[in-house]
Amino acid sequence: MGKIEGVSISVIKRLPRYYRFLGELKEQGIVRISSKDLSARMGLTASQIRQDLNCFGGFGQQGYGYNIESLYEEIGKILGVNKTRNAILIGAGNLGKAVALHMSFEARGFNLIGVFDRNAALSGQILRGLPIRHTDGLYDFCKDNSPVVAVLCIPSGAAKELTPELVKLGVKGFWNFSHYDIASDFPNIAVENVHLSDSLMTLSYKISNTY
Amino acid sequence: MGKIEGVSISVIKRLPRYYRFLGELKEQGIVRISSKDLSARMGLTASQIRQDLNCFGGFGQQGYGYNIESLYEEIGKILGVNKTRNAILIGAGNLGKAVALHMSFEARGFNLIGVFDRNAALSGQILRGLPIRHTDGLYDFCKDNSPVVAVLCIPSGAAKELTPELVKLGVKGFWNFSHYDIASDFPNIAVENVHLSDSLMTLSYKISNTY
DNA sequence: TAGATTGTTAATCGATTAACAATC
DNA sequence: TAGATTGTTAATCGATTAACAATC
Repeated sequence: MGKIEGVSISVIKRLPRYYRFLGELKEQGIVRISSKDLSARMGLTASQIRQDLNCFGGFGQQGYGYNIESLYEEIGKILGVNKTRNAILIGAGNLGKAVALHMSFEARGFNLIGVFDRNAALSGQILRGLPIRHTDGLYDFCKDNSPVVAVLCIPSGAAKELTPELVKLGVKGFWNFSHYDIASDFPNIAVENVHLSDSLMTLSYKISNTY
Repeated sequence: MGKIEGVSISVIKRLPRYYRFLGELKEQGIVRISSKDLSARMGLTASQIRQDLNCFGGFGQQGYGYNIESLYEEIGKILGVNKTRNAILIGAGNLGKAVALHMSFEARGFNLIGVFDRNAALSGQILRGLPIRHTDGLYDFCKDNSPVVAVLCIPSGAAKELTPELVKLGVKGFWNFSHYDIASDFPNIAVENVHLSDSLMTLSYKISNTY
C-alpha cells in the first residue's frame, strides 16, 4: 500500500542532481563522461554513481563511460519530465504566488491548470495567466479537469480538511508545503514535503555547531 | 574543516519535527509523554526517539517518560531558536518576497535586517518593513551590521559571484535556494539547501512509481 | 591488442531497531 | 513495592565504498 518499487529513496533523491549536472555538461557541449570524472565534479564517489545508475539500467559502456546526452535523456524519462500531469495550486498567499510564478512546472512534467484560494478577495486575480478561483469551486473544477497533482500552499488545518476531498477526486500526488502529515493518513498517495521552517531550524543548528 | 560535531545529520534533521510535535502537545496542555506514545503519533519507533534524544542528554525519567514542556525547551535550545542572528535576504523576486513575508524568522532565532536586489527598479520598495536595497550597498551594509546569515533567493550565477564576498564579510551560514553548490567551495560554512525543483522532480518520480 | 571503465559482487560503514538492565 | 519506561548496549538492516572480473 503506497509503497515505492525496488529503488531506494536515497537513490531517487540524487537523480534530480544528476539530471542537473548532466544538463550543464550537455550545454557545454561535452559528449561523454566517466563515473570518475562526474564523481569529482559532483563531490561523491564513482562507485556510488555507477551503483545509482545501475538501479535503472546499464547506461554506460566499458572503456568509454557514459554518453551525456543519452544519459540525460534516460534520467529525464525516469523522473518523468517528459510527462504532462495536470496540477492545481491551492493557496495563493505569498508562498503560493511565489511557487506559481517562480517554478518551471512544464520543464518538470507538470502543467498548472488551476489556482485556488479561500480568500474571496483574491478571486479573479490573474496569477501566471490563470484566474484565482474560490475554493468552493474546487469540486466542480476537479470533476471537469481531473488534476493528478495538488500543490498545497495553505496552513496545515486547511490542508487536513481539503486533502481527503482531493484524494477522493483523484489527486495522486501532493507537493506539500504545509505541516499536515498527508502520508500517515493516505499511505497510497505520493507526497513530497517541503518544510521550509524545518530547513531554517536545521540551518540554525548547523551555524551553532559548524567549526 | 567545516565539520559538524558528533551528532549525525539524520538525527539533526528530525529535531525540528520533534520540536513541532512537542509544541502541539504543549498547546494541548499535555504534560508528559512516553517515547512509545510519541512514536505512535509521529510514525517512528520508540527506540529511535530515545536514541535521538540521548545524543544530547538524558531528558527523560525512567517509569515516567518525558516532560513535554521541558523537552520542548531543550530541543529549542539545541536548535538555537532562542538565539538572535542577524540575517539578510538577497534577491527580492517572487521567491525572495514570499520567503520574506511568509517565514517566521524570529520564532526560529533569526532577525531579518536587510533585503537586497540587483534590480534597481525595486530599490526603496518596502518588504516586511524593510527597504529593498541595491546589491551595490551590500558591502557597506555588512561592514556596519555584520549579518551572520544570508538567504539566497537568486540564480546560481549571482550566488556564485556574491558568496565569496559575503563569506569575507563574515557570513557564517547560508539558506540557499539557488543551485550554486556553496558547500563544495566553502567547506567551513554552514549551508542548508532548499532545492524546490529537485523536490518537484522527486514528486514526479514518486507519482509514477507509487502503487 | 592494451588501456580504460563499466557492471556487479563483496566488504565496510553507519543508522535503525530490538533487547534489557537500571531506576524512577 | 510493582509497574513503567528510560538510557544504553547489542543485533539487524540498509546504504556506501572498495574491488575486480567482464568487456568495450
